[in-house]
Amino acid sequence: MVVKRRLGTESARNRQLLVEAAERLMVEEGAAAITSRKVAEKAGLKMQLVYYYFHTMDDLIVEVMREHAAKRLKGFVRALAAKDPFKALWEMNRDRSSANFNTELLALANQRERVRAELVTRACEFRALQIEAVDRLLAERGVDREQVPAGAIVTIIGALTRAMAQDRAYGVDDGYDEAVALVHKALEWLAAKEATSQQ
Amino acid sequence: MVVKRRLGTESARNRQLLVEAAERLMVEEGAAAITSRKVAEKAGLKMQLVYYYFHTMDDLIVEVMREHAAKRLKGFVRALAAKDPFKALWEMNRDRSSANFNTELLALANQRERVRAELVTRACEFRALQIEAVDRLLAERGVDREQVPAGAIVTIIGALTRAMAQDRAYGVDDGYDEAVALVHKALEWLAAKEATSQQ
DNA sequence: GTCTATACTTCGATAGAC
DNA sequence: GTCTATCGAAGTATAGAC
Repeated sequence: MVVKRRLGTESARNRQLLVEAAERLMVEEGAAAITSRKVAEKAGLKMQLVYYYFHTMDDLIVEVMREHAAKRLKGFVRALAAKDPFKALWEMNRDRSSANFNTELLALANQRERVRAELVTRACEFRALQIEAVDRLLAERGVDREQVPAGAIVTIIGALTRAMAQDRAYGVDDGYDEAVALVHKALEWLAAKEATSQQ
Repeated sequence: MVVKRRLGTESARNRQLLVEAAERLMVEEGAAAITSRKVAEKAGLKMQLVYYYFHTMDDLIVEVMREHAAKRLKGFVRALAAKDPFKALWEMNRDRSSANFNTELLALANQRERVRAELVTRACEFRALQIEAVDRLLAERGVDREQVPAGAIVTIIGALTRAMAQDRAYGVDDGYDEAVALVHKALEWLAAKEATSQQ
């Protein structure tokens, strides 16, 4: 396992085709559909090329995760620059294909140790970024972050959007409008309470 | 596919062994580990017996889901009878193995139509029960259910517990204590606000 | 009800020619 | 870099003897 004989070539055209095919399979048919044969077929290539560019299927999947995380990060930066960053963050988090992607990753992570490790790394990294950004937003709006910590908001929004995306994937989205309305209301009231209690 | 020739026997000892083995595999090794060979091995039986008691693997899995749902329902009724039903509901929802079980089901549902159908049926059924129960609890406490609808609370608690269980499964539980504290605080304030605004 | 034996499929991965 | 050819493991499912 340690010594690998075959070549892996970086930044070649076919390699990129394979990664993109795998990413599409993940969203469209689920992680279970990412097999060497299906990925190659979707990319219009021969199955053996998968093993030319990646030593194992794990390597392919980890690469897909990296590229997906990079895209997500760009979207995050864009959201922060929007007029209403909270809304933009919310919308971004509830993006369907991205959330679907994450659901599949959760399943994969239960079977593949390397996927689990990569998932944890990316999740913590992204979470830290989100907390930092939300904390700054709260400070700008004069909210007491001891009463309403950024970590809590990020966690609640993340949980709601993730659960909603999962439920929608099999055709259920009851309750989320109500829940979101309640969260908004609660955040407003909390902010107002803090504002008045400081005066 | 429609006509099935072989026999399936109800309520036999080995059948129950197989269902229990499958359920343990689901929690311990993930849904992907539920194969005819592994289930039989875990049950100490021959692989072919799986196909004697269940026409297909889908049938086995659906049976596992049914028995799991039945257990869950019993736990729910028990939680409602507790001194602090809200807390009991929360604790029940965050039960690890049950939540883990659900995470695996989500993945399976993306691949197997019958699992998806069964999952939706059980989820809606359970959700309706929870809403009914929470609504009654809110009424007893004099909370205005127009401002704080039971559906929203059930959704938020469900999303938080599900996300927390998923994250914990791969070793992350940052933020949930904060989030839960904020939810508790928000619920209290909402209730208080309603109480005063009614007077 | 349970066993032996087996058909068929798909998977990950590799060897070696070109 | 890409192809033909191939292995061995594991999966679902069935036939038929006992």
